[in-house]
Amino acid sequence: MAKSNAPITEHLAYLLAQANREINRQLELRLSKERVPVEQWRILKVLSDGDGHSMGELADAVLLNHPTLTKMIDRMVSDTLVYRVQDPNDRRKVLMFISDRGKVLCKKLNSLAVDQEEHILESYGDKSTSELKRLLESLIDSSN
Amino acid sequence: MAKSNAPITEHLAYLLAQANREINRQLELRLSKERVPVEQWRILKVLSDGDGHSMGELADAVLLNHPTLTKMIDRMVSDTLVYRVQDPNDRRKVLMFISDRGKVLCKKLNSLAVDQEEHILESYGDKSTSELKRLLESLIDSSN
DNA sequence: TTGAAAATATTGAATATTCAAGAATTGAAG
DNA sequence: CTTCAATTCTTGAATATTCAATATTTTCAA
Repeated sequence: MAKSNAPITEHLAYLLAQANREINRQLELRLSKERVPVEQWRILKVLSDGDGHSMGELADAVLLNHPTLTKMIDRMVSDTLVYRVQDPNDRRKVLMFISDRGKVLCKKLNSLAVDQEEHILESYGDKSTSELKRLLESLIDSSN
Repeated sequence: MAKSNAPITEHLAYLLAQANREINRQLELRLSKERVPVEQWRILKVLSDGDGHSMGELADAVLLNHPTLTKMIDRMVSDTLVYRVQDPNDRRKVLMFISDRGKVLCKKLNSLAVDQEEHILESYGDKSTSELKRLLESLIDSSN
């Protein structure tokens, strides 16, 4: 049974927040070389399959609230990294696509992100990393 | 070696963000019964040892930037959950203390948080939970 | 001892996020 | 068919967060 007087550092929610903050900070630092926030990298990465993705779908995938995504996409459209197309099958929807410029940037960002993953692999270990990923996936699954 | 064309869902940074978002959302939902944001629960919990904690120390412990913490503490002082005392040994510092009202609230919040931990234990399992905690701690350690 | 650098916390302006409401389109029941 | 509810996205106002600058105190070297 969980104890209500346990220090906060023993709560799963806290450990997740702490780890996330730290890893995210590191990633942020790398991506800042291209002046791109982590969320924009996620967006480019999801769109880099070349398909059109609706805003709702994207919001889920990149872990952003709907209005926040809208405004971030506005900026990215200004920067010509992505563009909007109205969905011909359902005109309530907007389909987002990545531009050529977006693709070029995404490649650079991917390699910065991979740098980080490898840095983690080195200091944290192959085994731990894949085990942690497995456990996180299963936690996420069990939360739906 | 990490692959740069791997889907975003395979990146550790993404899995952490996703899991954190989900677990945090659940916790938020419970704490909303007392209309308290997760960060305020963390603050109360850290202060509930009864000692005075400086703002810098607190900011680290509760995973908030310094100015964000200052403003959140302002609100909590208005709500008489905590109070400030100038550190007599180093007058640059401010020591934060929890009030009696804060303690009462903290108890209620703790039990809401424990509810969640137990819910996770049920659906995710004892073994996985403690293994995940262990791995997260060690990831955090290895990142310093 | 003095004066410059470092540490600590807060403030204000600039940005970003969120909540609630709105506009447009679709679905579906009567 | 028509109308009303549901879906999708955006907008605007209210909040919250962040960055850079400031004020205060301490540290420490000259």
